[in-house]
Amino acid sequence: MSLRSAGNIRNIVIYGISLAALLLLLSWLQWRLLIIDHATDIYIGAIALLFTGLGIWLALKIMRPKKETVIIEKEIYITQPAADPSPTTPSTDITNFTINEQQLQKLGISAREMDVLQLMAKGLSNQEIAERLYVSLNTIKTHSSNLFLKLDVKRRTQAVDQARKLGLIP
Amino acid sequence: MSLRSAGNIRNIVIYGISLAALLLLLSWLQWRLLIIDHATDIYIGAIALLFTGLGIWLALKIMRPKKETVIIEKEIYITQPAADPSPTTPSTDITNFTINEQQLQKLGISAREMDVLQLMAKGLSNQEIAERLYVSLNTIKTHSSNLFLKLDVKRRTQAVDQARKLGLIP
DNA sequence: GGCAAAATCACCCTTTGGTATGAACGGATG
DNA sequence: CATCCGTTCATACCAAAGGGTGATTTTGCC
Repeated sequence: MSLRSAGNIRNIVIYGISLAALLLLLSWLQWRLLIIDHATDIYIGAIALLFTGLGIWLALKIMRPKKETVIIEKEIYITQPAADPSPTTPSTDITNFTINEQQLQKLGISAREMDVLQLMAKGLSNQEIAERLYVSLNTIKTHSSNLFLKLDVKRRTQAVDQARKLGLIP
Repeated sequence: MSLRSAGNIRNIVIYGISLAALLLLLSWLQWRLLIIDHATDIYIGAIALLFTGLGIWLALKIMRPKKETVIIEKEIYITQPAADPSPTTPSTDITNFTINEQQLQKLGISAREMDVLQLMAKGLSNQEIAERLYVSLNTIKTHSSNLFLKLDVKRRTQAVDQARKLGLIP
Protein backbone atom coordinates (compact mmCIF):
# COMPACT_ATOMS: atom_id res chain seq x y z
CA MET A 1 0.00 0.00 0.00
CA SER A 2 2.84 2.32 0.67
CA LEU A 3 5.40 0.98 -1.76
CA ARG A 4 3.21 1.67 -4.73
CA SER A 5 5.00 4.68 -6.13
CA ALA A 6 8.44 3.49 -5.13
CA GLY A 7 7.83 0.12 -6.74
CA ASN A 8 7.19 1.72 -10.10
CA ILE A 9 10.51 3.45 -10.25
CA ARG A 10 12.26 0.33 -9.09
CA ASN A 11 10.49 -1.65 -11.77
CA ILE A 12 11.61 0.76 -14.42
CA VAL A 13 15.16 0.55 -13.22
CA ILE A 14 14.97 -3.21 -13.23
CA TYR A 15 13.53 -3.14 -16.69
CA GLY A 16 16.22 -0.83 -17.94
CA ILE A 17 19.00 -2.95 -16.52
CA SER A 18 17.52 -6.17 -17.83
CA LEU A 19 16.98 -4.58 -21.21
CA ALA A 20 20.55 -3.40 -21.36
CA ALA A 21 21.77 -6.83 -20.38
CA LEU A 22 19.52 -8.41 -22.96
CA LEU A 23 20.75 -6.14 -25.68
CA LEU A 24 24.34 -6.77 -24.75
CA LEU A 25 23.68 -10.47 -24.79
CA LEU A 26 22.01 -10.24 -28.16
CA SER A 27 24.83 -8.18 -29.56
CA TRP A 28 27.33 -10.62 -28.21
CA LEU A 29 25.41 -13.54 -29.66
CA GLN A 30 25.14 -11.82 -32.96
CA TRP A 31 28.78 -11.04 -32.88
CA ARG A 32 29.59 -14.65 -32.19
CA LEU A 33 27.10 -16.26 -34.51
CA LEU A 34 26.75 -13.83 -37.34
CA ILE A 35 30.28 -12.81 -37.78
CA ILE A 36 29.44 -10.74 -40.78
CA ASP A 37 28.75 -7.06 -40.18
CA HIS A 38 28.88 -7.26 -36.41
CA ALA A 39 29.60 -3.58 -36.25
CA THR A 40 26.25 -2.87 -37.84
CA ASP A 41 24.52 -5.20 -35.41
CA ILE A 42 25.96 -3.47 -32.41
CA TYR A 43 25.06 -0.20 -34.00
CA ILE A 44 21.47 -1.36 -34.43
CA GLY A 45 21.35 -2.54 -30.83
CA ALA A 46 22.64 0.76 -29.60
CA ILE A 47 20.08 2.57 -31.70
CA ALA A 48 17.32 0.40 -30.31
CA LEU A 49 18.43 0.91 -26.73
CA LEU A 50 18.85 4.61 -27.22
CA PHE A 51 15.48 5.13 -28.76
CA THR A 52 13.72 2.91 -26.26
CA GLY A 53 15.12 5.12 -23.57
CA LEU A 54 14.07 8.13 -25.60
CA GLY A 55 10.56 6.74 -25.82
CA ILE A 56 10.38 6.18 -22.08
CA TRP A 57 11.74 9.62 -21.44
CA LEU A 58 9.24 11.11 -23.88
CA ALA A 59 6.36 9.29 -22.26
CA LEU A 60 7.37 10.50 -18.82
CA LYS A 61 7.76 13.98 -20.21
CA ILE A 62 4.39 13.91 -21.85
CA MET A 63 2.64 12.69 -18.74
CA ARG A 64 4.06 15.49 -16.69
CA PRO A 65 1.68 18.35 -17.53
CA LYS A 66 -1.29 16.40 -16.24
CA LYS A 67 -1.85 18.48 -13.20
CA GLU A 68 -5.11 17.99 -11.43
CA THR A 69 -6.52 20.61 -9.15
CA VAL A 70 -8.82 19.53 -6.41
CA ILE A 71 -10.78 22.41 -5.04
CA ILE A 72 -11.91 21.91 -1.50
CA GLU A 73 -14.81 24.16 -0.80
CA LYS A 74 -14.77 25.70 2.59
CA GLU A 75 -18.26 26.98 2.94
CA ILE A 76 -19.15 29.88 5.11
CA TYR A 77 -22.80 30.38 5.83
CA ILE A 78 -24.51 33.65 6.45
CA THR A 79 -27.83 33.04 8.06
CA GLN A 80 -30.26 35.86 7.66
CA PRO A 81 -34.04 35.97 7.34
CA ALA A 82 -33.88 37.59 3.89
CA ALA A 83 -37.48 38.38 3.11
CA ASP A 84 -37.24 37.80 -0.60
CA PRO A 85 -40.59 37.39 -2.33
CA SER A 86 -39.05 37.92 -5.77
CA PRO A 87 -42.13 37.79 -8.04
CA THR A 88 -40.24 37.12 -11.23
CA THR A 89 -38.27 33.95 -10.75
CA PRO A 90 -39.66 31.43 -13.17
CA SER A 91 -36.33 30.83 -14.87
CA THR A 92 -35.44 27.20 -15.21
CA ASP A 93 -31.73 27.16 -14.58
CA ILE A 94 -29.84 24.05 -15.49
CA THR A 95 -26.44 25.40 -16.33
CA ASN A 96 -25.75 27.59 -13.34
CA PHE A 97 -26.37 26.29 -9.87
CA THR A 98 -28.42 28.27 -7.47
CA ILE A 99 -30.40 26.89 -4.64
CA ASN A 100 -33.60 25.55 -6.08
CA GLU A 101 -36.17 27.82 -4.52
CA GLN A 102 -39.08 26.10 -6.19
CA GLN A 103 -38.13 22.77 -4.72
CA LEU A 104 -37.76 24.37 -1.34
CA GLN A 105 -41.22 25.82 -1.48
CA LYS A 106 -42.75 22.73 -2.99
CA LEU A 107 -41.37 20.58 -0.23
CA GLY A 108 -42.11 23.17 2.40
CA ILE A 109 -38.60 23.27 3.75
CA SER A 110 -38.06 26.22 6.04
CA ALA A 111 -34.96 28.38 6.25
CA ARG A 112 -33.85 26.86 9.50
CA GLU A 113 -34.26 23.37 8.17
CA MET A 114 -32.16 24.41 5.20
CA ASP A 115 -29.41 25.53 7.56
CA VAL A 116 -29.48 22.16 9.23
CA LEU A 117 -29.48 20.42 5.88
CA GLN A 118 -26.43 22.29 4.66
CA LEU A 119 -24.45 21.60 7.78
CA MET A 120 -25.64 18.02 7.63
CA ALA A 121 -24.27 17.74 4.10
CA LYS A 122 -20.89 18.88 5.37
CA GLY A 123 -20.82 15.91 7.65
CA LEU A 124 -21.44 17.62 10.96
CA SER A 125 -23.08 15.67 13.73
CA ASN A 126 -26.28 16.85 15.31
CA GLN A 127 -24.34 18.04 18.33
CA GLU A 128 -21.97 20.07 16.17
CA ILE A 129 -24.86 21.55 14.21
CA ALA A 130 -26.52 22.53 17.47
CA GLU A 131 -23.38 24.29 18.65
CA ARG A 132 -22.91 25.98 15.30
CA LEU A 133 -26.46 27.32 15.30
CA TYR A 134 -26.54 28.10 19.03
CA VAL A 135 -29.51 25.88 19.75
CA SER A 136 -29.94 22.66 21.65
CA LEU A 137 -29.40 19.15 20.39
CA ASN A 138 -33.10 18.37 20.67
CA THR A 139 -33.93 21.22 18.36
CA ILE A 140 -31.63 19.86 15.72
CA LYS A 141 -33.21 16.48 16.15
CA THR A 142 -36.63 17.95 15.58
CA HIS A 143 -35.49 19.85 12.52
CA SER A 144 -33.78 16.84 11.03
CA SER A 145 -36.79 14.66 11.66
CA ASN A 146 -39.03 17.15 9.89
CA LEU A 147 -36.47 17.36 7.15
CA PHE A 148 -36.53 13.62 6.65
CA LEU A 149 -40.31 13.66 6.44
CA LYS A 150 -40.26 16.40 3.82
CA LEU A 151 -37.51 14.78 1.82
CA ASP A 152 -39.15 11.37 2.20
CA VAL A 153 -36.04 9.67 3.49
CA LYS A 154 -35.08 7.75 6.60
CA ARG A 155 -31.45 8.65 7.23
CA ARG A 156 -29.31 11.75 7.03
CA THR A 157 -27.09 10.25 4.37
CA GLN A 158 -30.15 9.65 2.23
CA ALA A 159 -31.27 13.17 2.96
CA VAL A 160 -28.00 14.59 1.71
CA ASP A 161 -28.13 12.45 -1.39
CA GLN A 162 -31.74 13.34 -2.06
CA ALA A 163 -31.13 17.04 -1.49
CA ARG A 164 -28.27 16.92 -3.95
CA LYS A 165 -30.44 15.25 -6.52
CA LEU A 166 -33.13 17.86 -6.02
CA GLY A 167 -30.63 20.67 -6.42
CA LEU A 168 -31.06 21.94 -2.90
CA ILE A 169 -27.36 21.73 -2.17
CA PRO A 170 -24.35 21.77 -4.53
CA MET B 1 -11.39 -2.07 -10.20
CA SER B 2 -9.63 -5.22 -9.19
CA LEU B 3 -6.63 -4.83 -11.47
CA ARG B 4 -4.73 -2.98 -8.82
CA SER B 5 -1.03 -3.58 -9.08
CA ALA B 6 -1.07 -6.39 -11.59
CA GLY B 7 1.86 -8.72 -12.04
CA ASN B 8 4.74 -6.36 -12.66
CA ILE B 9 7.36 -9.04 -12.75
CA ARG B 10 5.36 -11.11 -15.18
CA ASN B 11 4.85 -8.08 -17.37
CA ILE B 12 8.55 -7.38 -17.41
CA VAL B 13 9.24 -10.96 -18.40
CA ILE B 14 6.68 -10.74 -21.18
CA TYR B 15 8.16 -7.50 -22.37
CA GLY B 16 11.60 -8.98 -22.33
CA ILE B 17 10.57 -12.02 -24.33
CA SER B 18 8.66 -10.02 -26.88
CA LEU B 19 11.55 -7.65 -27.13
CA ALA B 20 13.95 -10.49 -27.73
CA ALA B 21 11.70 -11.88 -30.43
CA LEU B 22 11.45 -8.47 -31.98
CA LEU B 23 15.20 -8.07 -32.01
CA LEU B 24 15.67 -11.47 -33.57
CA LEU B 25 13.15 -10.57 -36.23
CA LEU B 26 14.97 -7.35 -36.86
CA SER B 27 18.27 -9.16 -37.15
CA TRP B 28 16.80 -11.55 -39.61
CA LEU B 29 15.28 -8.75 -41.62
CA GLN B 30 18.58 -6.98 -41.50
CA TRP B 31 20.30 -10.08 -42.74
CA ARG B 32 17.96 -10.16 -45.69
CA LEU B 33 17.71 -6.51 -46.53
CA LEU B 34 21.03 -5.08 -45.66
CA ILE B 35 22.42 -5.99 -49.03
CA ILE B 36 21.24 -2.69 -50.35
CA ASP B 37 23.46 -0.11 -48.80
CA HIS B 38 21.48 3.00 -49.35
CA ALA B 39 18.46 1.48 -47.67
CA THR B 40 20.31 1.29 -44.37
CA ASP B 41 19.43 4.83 -43.41
CA ILE B 42 15.74 4.20 -43.87
CA TYR B 43 16.12 0.99 -41.95
CA ILE B 44 17.80 2.79 -39.08
CA GLY B 45 15.07 5.38 -39.06
CA ALA B 46 12.42 2.71 -38.95
CA ILE B 47 14.15 1.03 -36.04
CA ALA B 48 14.45 4.30 -34.18
CA LEU B 49 10.80 5.05 -34.73
CA LEU B 50 9.79 1.58 -33.73
CA PHE B 51 11.77 1.55 -30.52
CA THR B 52 10.70 5.02 -29.61
CA GLY B 53 7.13 3.82 -29.84
CA LEU B 54 8.08 0.75 -27.86
CA GLY B 55 9.59 2.88 -25.14
CA ILE B 56 6.54 5.10 -24.95
CA TRP B 57 4.30 2.10 -24.83
CA LEU B 58 6.38 0.48 -22.12
CA ALA B 59 6.44 3.59 -20.02
CA LEU B 60 2.72 4.08 -20.33
CA LYS B 61 2.16 0.44 -19.54
CA ILE B 62 4.38 0.22 -16.52
CA MET B 63 3.96 3.62 -15.05
CA ARG B 64 0.67 4.56 -13.60
CA PRO B 65 -0.64 7.86 -14.85
CA LYS B 66 1.41 10.28 -12.88
CA LYS B 67 -0.64 13.23 -11.97
CA GLU B 68 0.14 15.95 -9.58
CA THR B 69 -2.80 16.84 -7.44
CA VAL B 70 -2.99 20.34 -6.18
CA ILE B 71 -5.45 20.84 -3.40
CA ILE B 72 -6.83 24.30 -3.13
CA GLU B 73 -9.05 25.38 -0.32
CA LYS B 74 -11.55 27.83 -1.60
CA GLU B 75 -13.89 29.75 0.58
CA ILE B 76 -17.34 30.23 -0.82
CA TYR B 77 -20.07 32.24 0.77
CA ILE B 78 -23.61 31.04 0.68
CA THR B 79 -26.56 33.18 1.51
CA GLN B 80 -30.20 32.35 1.44
CA PRO B 81 -31.43 34.87 -1.20
CA ALA B 82 -31.03 33.55 -4.71
CA ALA B 83 -29.79 36.80 -6.21
CA ASP B 84 -26.43 35.37 -7.09
CA PRO B 85 -25.60 35.33 -10.80
CA SER B 86 -21.94 34.48 -10.30
CA PRO B 87 -20.73 32.48 -13.29
CA THR B 88 -18.02 30.67 -11.37
CA THR B 89 -20.08 27.96 -9.83
CA PRO B 90 -18.07 24.82 -9.13
CA SER B 91 -18.90 21.18 -9.51
CA THR B 92 -21.50 20.93 -12.22
CA ASP B 93 -19.94 17.89 -13.84
CA ILE B 94 -22.41 15.22 -12.97
CA THR B 95 -22.68 14.01 -16.54
CA ASN B 96 -19.21 12.60 -17.02
CA PHE B 97 -17.23 11.65 -13.98
CA THR B 98 -14.00 9.72 -13.72
CA ILE B 99 -12.82 8.32 -10.44
CA ASN B 100 -9.64 9.89 -9.22
CA GLU B 101 -7.37 6.86 -9.23
CA GLN B 102 -4.41 8.78 -7.89
CA GLN B 103 -6.27 9.81 -4.81
CA LEU B 104 -7.40 6.23 -4.31
CA GLN B 105 -3.87 4.96 -4.39
CA LYS B 106 -2.49 7.78 -2.36
CA LEU B 107 -5.00 7.12 0.36
CA GLY B 108 -4.66 3.37 0.04
CA ILE B 109 -8.35 2.76 -0.41
CA SER B 110 -9.02 -0.77 -1.56
CA ALA B 111 -11.57 -1.85 -4.11
CA ARG B 112 -13.91 -3.25 -1.52
CA GLU B 113 -13.73 -0.13 0.56
CA MET B 114 -14.60 1.82 -2.56
CA ASP B 115 -17.69 -0.29 -3.05
CA VAL B 116 -18.76 0.46 0.48
CA LEU B 117 -18.03 4.14 0.02
CA GLN B 118 -20.15 4.37 -3.10
CA LEU B 119 -23.12 2.67 -1.49
CA MET B 120 -22.59 4.80 1.58
CA ALA B 121 -22.81 7.90 -0.57
CA LYS B 122 -26.13 6.69 -1.89
CA GLY B 123 -27.49 6.82 1.62
CA LEU B 124 -27.63 3.12 2.34
CA SER B 125 -27.27 1.92 5.91
CA ASN B 126 -24.57 -0.51 6.90
CA GLN B 127 -27.12 -3.31 7.01
CA GLU B 128 -28.32 -2.51 3.49
CA ILE B 129 -24.77 -2.33 2.20
CA ALA B 130 -24.06 -5.70 3.78
CA GLU B 131 -27.07 -7.22 2.05
CA ARG B 132 -26.17 -5.61 -1.23
CA LEU B 133 -22.61 -6.94 -1.15
CA TYR B 134 -23.55 -10.34 0.31
CA VAL B 135 -21.37 -9.98 3.37
CA SER B 136 -22.10 -9.57 7.05
CA LEU B 137 -22.83 -6.35 8.89
CA ASN B 138 -19.58 -6.63 10.83
CA THR B 139 -17.59 -6.70 7.63
CA ILE B 140 -19.16 -3.48 6.49
CA LYS B 141 -18.40 -1.96 9.85
CA THR B 142 -14.77 -2.94 9.52
CA HIS B 143 -14.56 -1.55 6.00
CA SER B 144 -16.20 1.69 6.96
CA SER B 145 -13.94 2.09 9.96
CA ASN B 146 -10.86 1.64 7.81
CA LEU B 147 -12.40 4.02 5.32
CA PHE B 148 -12.82 6.68 7.97
CA LEU B 149 -9.22 6.27 9.01
CA LYS B 150 -7.98 6.65 5.46
CA LEU B 151 -10.22 9.60 4.71
CA ASP B 152 -9.37 11.13 8.09
CA VAL B 153 -12.98 11.63 9.09
CA LYS B 154 -15.16 10.55 11.98
CA ARG B 155 -18.57 9.96 10.48
CA ARG B 156 -20.00 8.54 7.31
CA THR B 157 -21.50 11.83 6.29
CA GLN B 158 -18.08 13.43 6.54
CA ALA B 159 -16.65 10.55 4.58
CA VAL B 160 -19.10 11.12 1.76
CA ASP B 161 -18.40 14.82 1.75
CA GLN B 162 -14.65 14.33 1.81
CA ALA B 163 -14.77 11.68 -0.88
CA ARG B 164 -16.75 14.02 -3.07
CA LYS B 165 -14.25 16.79 -2.56
CA LEU B 166 -11.42 14.46 -3.43
CA GLY B 167 -13.15 13.34 -6.60
CA LEU B 168 -13.62 9.80 -5.44
CA ILE B 169 -17.35 9.83 -6.04
CA PRO B 170 -19.50 12.10 -8.25
C1' DG C 1 6.12 -22.41 0.52
C1' DG C 2 6.27 -18.17 3.14
C1' DC C 3 4.80 -13.54 3.72
C1' DA C 4 1.82 -9.52 3.76
C1' DA C 5 -2.22 -7.37 2.60
C1' DA C 6 -6.93 -7.67 1.86
C1' DA C 7 -11.24 -9.46 3.06
C1' DT C 8 -14.13 -11.64 6.10
C1' DC C 9 -16.56 -12.22 10.65
C1' DA C 10 -17.45 -11.95 15.71
C1' DC C 11 -18.05 -9.78 20.32
C1' DC C 12 -18.61 -6.00 23.42
C1' DC C 13 -19.26 -1.45 24.39
C1' DT C 14 -20.19 3.62 23.77
C1' DT C 15 -21.87 7.27 21.04
C1' DT C 16 -24.88 9.10 17.80
C1' DG C 17 -29.12 9.17 15.22
C1' DG C 18 -33.96 8.89 14.83
C1' DT C 19 -39.00 8.50 16.45
C1' DA C 20 -42.75 9.82 19.27
C1' DT C 21 -44.92 12.94 22.06
C1' DG C 22 -45.70 17.05 24.33
C1' DA C 23 -45.18 21.88 25.20
C1' DA C 24 -43.89 26.86 25.26
C1' DC C 25 -42.94 31.18 22.70
C1' DG C 26 -43.39 34.65 19.03
C1' DG C 27 -44.58 36.47 14.53
C1' DA C 28 -47.82 36.72 10.87
C1' DT C 29 -52.40 36.66 9.20
C1' DG C 30 -57.20 36.95 8.49
C1' DC D 1 -58.09 38.40 18.99
C1' DA D 2 -57.63 33.76 17.69
C1' DT D 3 -55.15 30.83 14.92
C1' DC D 4 -51.51 28.86 12.27
C1' DC D 5 -46.73 28.01 11.68
C1' DG D 6 -41.98 28.07 12.64
C1' DT D 7 -38.76 27.68 16.21
C1' DT D 8 -37.36 26.18 20.37
C1' DC D 9 -36.76 22.60 23.99
C1' DA D 10 -37.71 18.44 26.74
C1' DT D 11 -38.16 13.32 27.92
C1' DA D 12 -38.09 8.60 26.81
C1' DC D 13 -37.11 4.84 23.96
C1' DC D 14 -35.11 2.21 20.32
C1' DA D 15 -32.17 1.64 16.16
C1' DA D 16 -27.98 2.60 13.87
C1' DA D 17 -23.32 3.90 13.81
C1' DG D 18 -18.82 3.65 15.40
C1' DG D 19 -14.46 2.07 18.28
C1' DG D 20 -11.63 -1.60 19.75
C1' DT D 21 -9.90 -6.07 19.64
C1' DG D 22 -9.03 -10.50 17.91
C1' DA D 23 -9.44 -14.10 14.64
C1' DT D 24 -9.71 -16.63 10.14
C1' DT D 25 -9.52 -17.18 5.21
C1' DT D 26 -8.22 -15.72 0.76
C1' DT D 27 -5.18 -13.63 -2.52
C1' DG D 28 -1.15 -11.95 -4.76
C1' DC D 29 3.76 -11.38 -4.56
C1' DC D 30 8.47 -12.89 -3.77
